[in-house]
Amino acid sequence: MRTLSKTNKALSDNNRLRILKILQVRPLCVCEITAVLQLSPSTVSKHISLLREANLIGDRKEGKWVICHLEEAPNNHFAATMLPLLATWLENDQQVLDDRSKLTSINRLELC
Amino acid sequence: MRTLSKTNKALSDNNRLRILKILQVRPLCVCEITAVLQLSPSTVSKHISLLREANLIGDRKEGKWVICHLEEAPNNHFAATMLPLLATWLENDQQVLDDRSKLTSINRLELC
DNA sequence: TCTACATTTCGCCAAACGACGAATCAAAGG
DNA sequence: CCTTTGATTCGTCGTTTGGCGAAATGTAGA
Repeated sequence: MRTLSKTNKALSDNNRLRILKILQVRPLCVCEITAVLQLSPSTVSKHISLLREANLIGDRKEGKWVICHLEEAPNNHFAATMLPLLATWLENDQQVLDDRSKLTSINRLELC
Repeated sequence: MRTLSKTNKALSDNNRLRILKILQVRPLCVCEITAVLQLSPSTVSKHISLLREANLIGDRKEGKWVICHLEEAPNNHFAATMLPLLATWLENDQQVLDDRSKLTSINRLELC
């Protein structure tokens, strides 16, 4: 039960949902996510570690960057169910559209 | 997006999950729910109104009782997806089993 | 009308949350 | 080795949450 409530808590914050919805486009480093959300790096980092603990995202280190990606095979069975649902949800949400359009004009190399 | 985060927030608390899982057995009045959860009536009432706002439960008045039941056709599309999932989840959770067994020895007429 | 009882609302408290900036850690490149 | 830069951790602040008890509300029945 704690696992389920934890998963849902991770999905209960707007900014974390925004992160998941832009990660749907492509894997992103923390500073790209920060640039889209317009929050402080420390705040974004916190959100990311929460999403990671809920098994919703994973990350790999590439040089000095940490590249986050949606978890494709979560250990956590609730996360495994929710991720495909989330992929179909909010596709026409204005905030999601805005974030994604901002994403097209951003790239890791010139940004960071 | 706010609707989704609100739905998930409603599902992010253990005691609210417990309420939903016992309502799966049968509709219950607030005092029956209170008796199972062992929380104060005011606390339970708050949880219930939150679940109601998220369109996860409905209620009808019967005399002096308020009978709560799982919402069978939620307006909210996220709730409509989550309720059937929740029905299959946590079926073997110890807390859920305990709550449900407590439920068998409770009835509205002698309790309230 | 008065009483009893189920439920809700209100006011309060402690704990958790989401945000920030400053300090720290880690990896690349001079 | 030192600097730069991406990311995380830490300390703080204001808000929200989840809990309670007391008071208010509503309904049934005496």
